Amino acid sequence: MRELPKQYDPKKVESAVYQQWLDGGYFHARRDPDKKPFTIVIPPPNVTGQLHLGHAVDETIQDVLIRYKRMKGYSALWLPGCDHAGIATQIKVEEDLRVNEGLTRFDLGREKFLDRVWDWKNKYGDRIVQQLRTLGSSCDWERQRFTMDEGCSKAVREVFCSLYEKGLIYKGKRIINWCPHCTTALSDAEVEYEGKPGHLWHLRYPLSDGSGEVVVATTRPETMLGDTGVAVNPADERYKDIVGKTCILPLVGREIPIVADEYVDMAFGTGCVKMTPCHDPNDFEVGLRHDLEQILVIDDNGRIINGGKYDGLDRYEARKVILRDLEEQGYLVKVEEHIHNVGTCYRCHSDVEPLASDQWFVKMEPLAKEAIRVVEDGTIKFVPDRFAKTYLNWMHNVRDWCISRQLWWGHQIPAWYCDDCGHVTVSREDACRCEKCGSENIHRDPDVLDTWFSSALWPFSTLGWPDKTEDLEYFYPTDVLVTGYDIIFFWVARMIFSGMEHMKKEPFKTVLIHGLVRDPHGKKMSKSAGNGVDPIEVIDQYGADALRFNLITGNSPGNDMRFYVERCEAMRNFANKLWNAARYVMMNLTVEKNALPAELKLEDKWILSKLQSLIGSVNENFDKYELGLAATKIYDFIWDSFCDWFIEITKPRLREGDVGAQQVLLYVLTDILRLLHPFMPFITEEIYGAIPHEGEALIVEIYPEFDEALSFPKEEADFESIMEAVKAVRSRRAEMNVPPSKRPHITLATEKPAVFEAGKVYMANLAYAGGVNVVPQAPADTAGMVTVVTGDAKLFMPMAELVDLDKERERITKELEKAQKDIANQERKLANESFVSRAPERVVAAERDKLAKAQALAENLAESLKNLG
RNA sequence: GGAGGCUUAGCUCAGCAGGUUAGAGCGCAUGCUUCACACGCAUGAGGUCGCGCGUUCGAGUCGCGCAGUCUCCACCA
Repeated sequence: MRELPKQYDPKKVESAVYQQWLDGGYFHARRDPDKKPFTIVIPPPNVTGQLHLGHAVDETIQDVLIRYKRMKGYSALWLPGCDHAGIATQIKVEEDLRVNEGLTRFDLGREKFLDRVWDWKNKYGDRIVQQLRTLGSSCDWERQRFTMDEGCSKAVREVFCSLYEKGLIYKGKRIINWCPHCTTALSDAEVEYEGKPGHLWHLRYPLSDGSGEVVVATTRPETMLGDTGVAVNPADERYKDIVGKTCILPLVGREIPIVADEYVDMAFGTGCVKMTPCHDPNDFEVGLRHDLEQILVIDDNGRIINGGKYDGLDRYEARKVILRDLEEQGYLVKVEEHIHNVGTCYRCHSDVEPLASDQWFVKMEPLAKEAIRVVEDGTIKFVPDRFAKTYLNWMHNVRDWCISRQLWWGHQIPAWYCDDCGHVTVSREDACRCEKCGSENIHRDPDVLDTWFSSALWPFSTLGWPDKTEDLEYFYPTDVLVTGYDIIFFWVARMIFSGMEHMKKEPFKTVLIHGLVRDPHGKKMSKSAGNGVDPIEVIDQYGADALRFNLITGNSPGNDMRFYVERCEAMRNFANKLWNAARYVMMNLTVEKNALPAELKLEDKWILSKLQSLIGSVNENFDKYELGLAATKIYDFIWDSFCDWFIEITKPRLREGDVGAQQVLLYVLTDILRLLHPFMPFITEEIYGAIPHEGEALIVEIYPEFDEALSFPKEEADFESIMEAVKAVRSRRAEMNVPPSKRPHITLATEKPAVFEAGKVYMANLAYAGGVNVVPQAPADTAGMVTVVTGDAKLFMPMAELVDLDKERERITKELEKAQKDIANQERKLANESFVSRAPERVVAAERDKLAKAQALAENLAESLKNLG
């Protein structure tokens, strides 16, 4: 047996334990036909990213589930991997290039630039994996994947082609969200709206026939260069006469039509809206209906084009100049303050420019149908289920998904354009000639796919799809997907419809949603705010187990949590507590095998019975994904039941060399380690290795199951009567400031003499009794005695001389009043006819019992009062 | 505009299907060098569970309304 240090030092233990697991090959899931599979695919972190607390929560939850299922005998696969993170990674490498070499990606050219990104990936791709290991993640590293590895790329290509062939991918001109800083299109989900103060400018557009004018209101005057019409509501009496006429666009001089369209809100502004089809999604639609001209006036860099003398100006500069000109020429009617929502890029927070552009889209409506069905009919469950509503709401209103990105880092779109006939060839193999005219004069679409396009396939591409692999056969569909609510739309939704479309089977059965980790003030953690906490530093200081336990407890599923380092300290203390409990058990151990003694004492039955209840509810909690509750219950059992009571109680027995006590201690400790292992894997494995055990490692031990044979409700209750008496004596002594050295002889009157006779030794030890005399009835003369009363017993201590009698009288009177109030309450309840007849018998019985106890208590208290004189 | 969350001890939060006396961590107070642990032990103070109405024998828990607060979605030129 190893000598354990007094304080647990996670740093000395964790890496060695992790290595032990790796050496044992325990993380690797085998396709065992005799076992049931349990699969989780990791939400792939950005390959060049660093672990933050959000990951830590996510990984901890997954690891807890995986370890639990592994111990339950499943072939538990946790499949790890990374995401290439198109925009994020490309921006980082470009930044690096700019700072260190003063180059842009265009200076290098596509191929060389991509080499650089791969270098970058290889340099940093390992860091996140190392960090996952530090946390204790039991991933199957032999199956590690990357969204741009060969297999995943093949899957992406297959999906693109198959959707294209089904007509579910199309290329079209639409208003897309354009980030002029990142110079790429963004999907709707990648745009964040921010309410910003702005203005509403009213502009005068004169009618061509000179009969008057219309006044339009706009928040973006610079887009007027691209106006190709003015719209009013067809029901608007004010403008009935001018529909069909034309007006002259100021500064530009273009003659543009006035059209009637339902889209216009009569109550807003002037009821006249300028139409800029190329720079506003609504105007684009109106423009299509009324055949308005499309003029693009802002380019990819946010500068004016097709705007005559304004060409080349930045869009916001142009706004100033145009407004000045409009005002000078008398077209500006008035300016109002106006707060409006501006779309910003989720990456760089530049204002998004809506502009008409050729992009690739996934047609969502047909795909959404199945994705809605499987959630509505419960094939896929969200936990907590309120998130199903969020999901369905989005899916019901989903718009086509813009999947092309004007980046280089990612899966290049497998489409080739024929320079001769214009035909588009979409192909699984790299094309050399046009499939229509055979021309070799073709060029490939330079754009890449949205990063989420490949992550959408993650649950099956990682298992080998599109090949029919054994892994896919065995492990798909996966069981649980664990993620934060912030990426339900980005990722979860897209995996669901992808799984249904390509696998014809849901990608997972349960989506377990957790909240965000915030700082102590409830703010989102971010680099710019400087309030981020590095999980690696926390682990360094408190240990991975403490961090894990902190993150898994003290919050409810789906809710955000605040991160307090103080809580890590508390959890570190807990680990230390367990460490010392184990150390103590080992110090006293002479047996070499974990087996219960033939004969169990009362307290043995009590702790075993408590253990069984714990096991039962922990398993239940696990099945309902209530991990925090399970963890808290284990914590309470270890600290309160096991350490504060059972260890204390068995001390005298150990001193006397009672082997049975050792056996029970070892038995309970072993079950504790098993129960706690998924949450605190390192310390439990380390202790397990130091105590007598038969298995190879704790990680592959069997998780405890409720055992009826070790459940002793009666003994449990009896022992708790004794505990109550002990607590009552302690409490009284503390109130009276009695030093521990005073060990009075206690006379204990009870109707359960057998129980308390057995409890004598505990009283002596835990309640500082000099001796205990159990009697059936209170002594005749109790004058000069302090009385302590519990539900089952009256205890008398000859210590009147140590007590302030007045204070004692006061205290007892107070207690008596409370007892009487309780009696009144109970009596009222029981006098209620409908309660007695309608409430379950068990409840009524409990109430009766309570009344009886309260009456007994009151009686005893009254007597004590009398004795005090 | 639509949807959802939160409101429980000084602070941060639990409270799983309505049923003894509403819990934890931290903090606070008092006393302990008790031979596993001061990262500890014991004891204690502190709560009209946001407000109102309702359902029920019984509501922190279920329903409705209100107030405060946060988030998401849509978006108004």
